[in-house]
Amino acid sequence: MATIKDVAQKAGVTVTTVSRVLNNRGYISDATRQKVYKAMEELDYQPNEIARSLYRRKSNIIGLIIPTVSHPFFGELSNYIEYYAYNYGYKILLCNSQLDRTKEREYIDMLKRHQVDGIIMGSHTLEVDEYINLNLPIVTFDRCISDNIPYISSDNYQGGKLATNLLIDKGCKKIAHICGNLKLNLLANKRYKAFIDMAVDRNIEHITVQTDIKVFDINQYEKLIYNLFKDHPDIDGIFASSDIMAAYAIKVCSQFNKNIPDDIKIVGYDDVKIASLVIPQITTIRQPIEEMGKLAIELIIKQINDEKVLMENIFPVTLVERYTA
Amino acid sequence: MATIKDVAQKAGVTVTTVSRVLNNRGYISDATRQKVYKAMEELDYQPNEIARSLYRRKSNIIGLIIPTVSHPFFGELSNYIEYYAYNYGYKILLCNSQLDRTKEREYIDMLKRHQVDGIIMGSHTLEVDEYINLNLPIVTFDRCISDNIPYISSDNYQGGKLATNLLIDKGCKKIAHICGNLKLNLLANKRYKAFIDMAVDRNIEHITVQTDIKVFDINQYEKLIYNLFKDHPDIDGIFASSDIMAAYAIKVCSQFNKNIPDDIKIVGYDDVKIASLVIPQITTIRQPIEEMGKLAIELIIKQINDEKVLMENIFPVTLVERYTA
DNA sequence: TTGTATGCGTTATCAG
DNA sequence: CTGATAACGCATACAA
Repeated sequence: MATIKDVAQKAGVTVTTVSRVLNNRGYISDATRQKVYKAMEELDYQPNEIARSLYRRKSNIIGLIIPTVSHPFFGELSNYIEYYAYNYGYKILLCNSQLDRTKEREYIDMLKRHQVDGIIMGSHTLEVDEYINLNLPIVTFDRCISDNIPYISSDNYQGGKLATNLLIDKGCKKIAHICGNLKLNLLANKRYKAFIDMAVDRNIEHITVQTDIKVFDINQYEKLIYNLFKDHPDIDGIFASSDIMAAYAIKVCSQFNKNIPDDIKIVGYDDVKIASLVIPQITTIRQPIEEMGKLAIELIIKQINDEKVLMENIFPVTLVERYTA
Repeated sequence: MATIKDVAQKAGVTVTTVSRVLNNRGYISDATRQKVYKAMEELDYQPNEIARSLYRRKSNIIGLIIPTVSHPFFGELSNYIEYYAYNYGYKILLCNSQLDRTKEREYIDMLKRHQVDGIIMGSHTLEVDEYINLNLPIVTFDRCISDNIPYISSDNYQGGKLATNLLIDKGCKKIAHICGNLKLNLLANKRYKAFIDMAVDRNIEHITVQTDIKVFDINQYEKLIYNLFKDHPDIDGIFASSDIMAAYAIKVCSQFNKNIPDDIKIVGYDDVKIASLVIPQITTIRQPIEEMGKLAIELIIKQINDEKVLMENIFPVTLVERYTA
C-alpha cells in the first residue's frame, strides 16, 4: 500500500503538501495540486484511516452490541443502523453477545481498546454500574440504565395494552403472555405490566410464561409454548412479545389442532418482515424499526459532537391487524 | 483515556517497561511488574489498538460485505462469521451493500482505507477485475472470481438436482424455478442449470422466473410469484432458490387457494430457521451455514498468515423433507 | 504557496 | 533488568 510519503516523492513535493491537497486545507497552486492528484492516481493511493484515527483521536467507528444478528428483529435493526451510520460517515463494528455476560463485557472492553466513538447497546446482561463508567457516548435499546444515558424504545406499555385489549375485545376468556425473562430489567417488561393491568382490570383469566435468561435464543420457544398449551388447554388468546414467538405459537397451535383465529387468537410484537410473510399472517404491534435505528445513530453522533440529546426516546406503536387476531 | 505514558509515570518507569509487561517481552523484575500492573489497574488502562494497528500494520479487523443482514440467510451467516472471527481474535466491520454497485465499490475502498486484514464478499455486483486488483486476502461466497481467490459455496448443482428430482418424483407435471437474476454470475445459477437439466432429461414441462438485479430485495418476490401463478395456473411444483422465496410462494398459494402439497409442491433452499418455523414447514435443500461461516474466517486468516488455501470450497447439501413437498 | 518539525500511542532496536 | 529513541502514516503549528 502506497503511503503519503510515496505520493510526495512521486509528485516531487513534501508530505505536508500532499496532506494539504488531501484535506483541502490552506493554499496550494493548481499546478502542484494536479501533480499530487496524478501521483495519487498512479499509486492508487488511499489514505490510511488508522493513522488518521490515531492523530485525530477519533475512529469514526461505532460499536454495535446485540444479542444476535440472526434474530430477525436485530437483523432488520442492524441493517438500518449500519445504513444510517454509513450515511453519516461512520462504520459499524458488529458484536453478537449471544446474551452472554462474559462475552458482553469482553466486547465492551474490546470496543474501548479499538477507540470506537460510541456504543449502541441492544444487549443488556450486565449491572448498571458496568455501563455508567464507560465514559463513552452510548445509546441503549429498551433499557434505562441511568439518567444520563439516552435510551430508545417503543411505547411498550401502550403496545401491551393494545395487544391485550384486542384479545379481550375479540372475546378471549383466558389469555396468556409469552415474554422474555422478566429478571432482565428491560423496558419490554412494560408489555407484561400492561398485560396484567388490562387482564385484571377487565377481569380476565390470564397467565404468563417467560423464557430463560437467553431471551433471543429461539430454540427454547417451541417447548415453552408446547408446555403452556399442555398445561392450559383452554387458553384462547396469546400475546407474544415478539413475532418470532408468535410464529412458534402458530406452529404449536397446528400441533394441537387449534384453529386460528377461531379457537385461539394470537398477537405478536415488532412487525418484522416475516410477520406478514407467514401464513396465517400475524396480527402484531408494530415498532418503527427503521426510525429507531436511525435515531440510535443520530443520538450517538450528537453525543460525539457534544450536543444535547433527549434521554427518553419512546416511539409510538401501532396495531397491525392481520389474520391471527 | 489513560495512555501508556500515564501508566509509566504513575509506576515510575518508562513506557518501554510498561510496553514490556504488556506484551510479556524480555526480562522484567517481579517488583516493577507489580508496580506496573497496579498503575494499569488504578488508571483502568486499556492499550490503544489503533496505535498498535498502526505500528504492526495489522488491524485485526475483517470486512464483511453482504447484500443485507436483514435477509435471514445473511443474518445467520453473519452471526457465525462474527462468532468465529471473535474466537480467532478478529473483529467484523459490517457492510450492507443492498446490492448497489456504487455502494459496494465505496465499501471496498472504505475497508482498504481502514486497513482491514481481509474481506469476506457475499455481495457481487462488480466486474471481475475490480476484485482481483485489491491485493488483500479475500474469500467470496457463491462466486468464482479468479483462480487465486478462494470461494465458498454449497453444492449448487447437486442441490438443484435434489430439489427438481424430488418434485418430479412426487408427481409434478409442470414445474417452475424461482431464482435470483441469472445475469449475476453466481454459482447459485447452477441450481438453475440442474433444474433445466433434470426437467429436460425427464421430459417435464418447466418454466423459470428471475428476480431483478436486487436479488435479496424481498419486496419484489410476492408480485413475481403472483404473476407466475397467474400466467401459469397449472403449475404443480416449485423449486425456489431460497426459503424466503419459498415462503412467499406459500403465501401466494393461499391467495390462489392452492393446497400444499396436494395441488402444488414447493422446495426451498438454505434451511434457514424460518424454514422449519412457518406452517406448512418448508421442504428444503440445506446448506451448512455455520460451517460455511467458520470456513470463511479460517480461509481469510490462513491467507493473512501466508498459508496455502484451497480455492474451491464446496459444501455438500442435504435434502430436508418437511411438509411442502 | 510550500516546507520543517512535532506529536498521536504503541512497539522494537539498541545501549547501558 | 531498564531506558532513550526511532518508526508506523498522517495532520497541524509555525517558518520561510
